Amino acid sequence: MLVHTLFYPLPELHLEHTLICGQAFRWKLDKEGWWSCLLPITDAPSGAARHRLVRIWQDREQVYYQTFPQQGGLAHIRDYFRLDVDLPSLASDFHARDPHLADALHAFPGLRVLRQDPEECLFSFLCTPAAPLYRIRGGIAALCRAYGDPAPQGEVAGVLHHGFPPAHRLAEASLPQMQKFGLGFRAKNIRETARQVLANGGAVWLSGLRSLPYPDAKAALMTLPGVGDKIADCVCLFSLDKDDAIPVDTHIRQIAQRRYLTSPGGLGQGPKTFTRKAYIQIGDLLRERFGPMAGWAQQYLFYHDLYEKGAWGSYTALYKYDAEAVRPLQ
DNA sequence: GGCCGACCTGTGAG
DNA sequence: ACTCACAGGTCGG
Repeated sequence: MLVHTLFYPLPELHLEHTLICGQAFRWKLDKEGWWSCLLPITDAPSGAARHRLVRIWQDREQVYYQTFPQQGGLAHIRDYFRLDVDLPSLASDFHARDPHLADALHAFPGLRVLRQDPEECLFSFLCTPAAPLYRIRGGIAALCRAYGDPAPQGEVAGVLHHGFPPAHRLAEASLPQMQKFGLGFRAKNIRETARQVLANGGAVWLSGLRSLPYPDAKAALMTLPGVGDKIADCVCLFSLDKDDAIPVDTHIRQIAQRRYLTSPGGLGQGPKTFTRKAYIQIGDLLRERFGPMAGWAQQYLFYHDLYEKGAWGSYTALYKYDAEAVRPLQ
């Protein structure tokens, strides 16, 4: 069991902030206190392994990791955590563009936007509408245990990992069972979107959206049932390389209206309900302010707002090692 | 174009 | 104990 090291200080990559800030829902702390997840290998050639088990931990100066299979592990980690992005420079650029962001940048150094597998990202965010984090995580974990493949290496550090279920499995998933997982009305969207993704060409079609311009990729996603502006932008930002995609959820909307749109004639006095026009306006405003990496600024705003509302404490509790979570379902 | 309400359901504030 | 609104939205009328 070889442990590799990467010389990366906390301000470059902070695992906890990055992994619990609400962009990925499947990472867990194992018995030894390492973050671990069975990650899909996007566009894996047929015959090759479709998943890689990643365990990762850090102290002040270094990041330690193990991957199974080991071959290709470093490249996978660099890609997933987007270690090519110079985060300290980006943070100081954000600070110069808007001192409002200083608190969030200071509170969460090393928070990075991830580059996730598009299929996992899409179906994960289909679980999020009007749901608190415990429901999102619980539903996704249950989907993986019911329809995902268990890790070939079996239990590692007290956890039996499962891969994220591929679309062809979700397309045939049982609606009543998914609702039992706490997914409620989201279940139908998951199954119907899975069917439509397959009809469009499956995972290859989805990851192919990476090479389209942002507006085209977003429009393609929004043809899927249950995918509106917000979820489409989540998939664009967290998995399709669209760094200027801005998911405008209820938190971002409140921040924007409170902080940026209070001037007379601004959205502050606009329509009562949250309209698509307002969605576009807020996204454009943040893009104008923060530039081509505006999606990253959005993530700082979002997570900092959760922190200020006191949700942070209960969020971290969700990630403690949980022996229950390693048992196979039903 | 804007403005409802419905959609599932566990949780926590009152 | 027991409501009751709420939670990273979306869709149709």
